[in-house]
Amino acid sequence: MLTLPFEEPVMMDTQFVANFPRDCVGEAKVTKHDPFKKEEPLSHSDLKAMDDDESEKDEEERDEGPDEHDAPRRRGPRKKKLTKERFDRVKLRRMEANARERSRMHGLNNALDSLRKVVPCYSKTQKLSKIETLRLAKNYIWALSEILSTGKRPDLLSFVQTLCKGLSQPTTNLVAGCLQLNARSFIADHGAEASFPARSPYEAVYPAYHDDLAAPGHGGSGSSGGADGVKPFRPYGYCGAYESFYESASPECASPQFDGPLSPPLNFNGIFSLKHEEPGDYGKSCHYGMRYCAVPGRSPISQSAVARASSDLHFPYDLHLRGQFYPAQDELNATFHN
DNA sequence: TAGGCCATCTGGTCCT
DNA sequence: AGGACCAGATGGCCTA
Repeated sequence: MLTLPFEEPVMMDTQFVANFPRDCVGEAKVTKHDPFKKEEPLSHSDLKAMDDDESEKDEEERDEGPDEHDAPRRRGPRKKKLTKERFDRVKLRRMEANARERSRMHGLNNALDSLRKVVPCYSKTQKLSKIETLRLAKNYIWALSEILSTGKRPDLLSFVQTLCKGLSQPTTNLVAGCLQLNARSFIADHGAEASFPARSPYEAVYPAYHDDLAAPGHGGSGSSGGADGVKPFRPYGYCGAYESFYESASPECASPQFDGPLSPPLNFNGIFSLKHEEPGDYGKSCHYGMRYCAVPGRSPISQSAVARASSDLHFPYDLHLRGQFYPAQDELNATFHN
């Protein structure tokens, strides 16, 4: 039983209004593929309008004078009467606001798409989810910071481990596939011995790093996985099994045999090519090594052209980190283009 | 079929 | 007053 007027704050709490079933007011269902049809619902406004109609009566009653035995009357400025033109105006404003909100979200999604293109593992057909994109980007930044601060070239395995921290299993597989590693080879629990540097550069710059964007179970510096099904990772380190080989040859030649669910290199899951870009299909796929070709305004760079182009291929990140400057561009190119 | 992801609508809040 | 931003709710789509 309602003991308070419907517009009492306690009842008209945001939650309450938002929870009010749209069906109750006969709202048409909204489908996302019909962007021009959905403006008609306006159920909440309609509801509000109806509510306002009620409140008009209420106000009319109030105008007649306070009723001693009623609950305390509503305070605050009196509502204007919802005339027809005012209703139309409110409706119009709501529609405009909806359009703006859609536009805003589209902009946000475009930005996310841009981010997807510059993090390792970009596929137009198998897009990373928003949250996975953000997590991967965070890991990527951290991994790059690690490289810059140490000036060392990481072994591929460790690099992938870093990238995949906190990512879901499918995304981990995807990234591993992009980097031509068998996810199992690094997902397997290696005892979680921390060979991480005691203090990562990221921690130095962003002490709260491990709290930000960390998925449940994102074990900061190598802690074991959490409850979200993300398996524990071997901590980041430079003493991986591939390092000796890495010093002498391209890691991709040393990738362990693919025995997992992933297809062999060059064609991950048959969805996109890892190593070959269709000349006229730039943007459809961009393998890990071609990451920087996605920099807007730059033309695609072929794998073979990387070496000669490295001098004018600007690394899109500031290489000057905490007072140190490393000749990291070539190093990074060598690392990422291998 | 449950769960994840997403687009959209909506009202509230803050700021200009 | 109006726009930007945000968070909650809802329903559709897809996949395991």
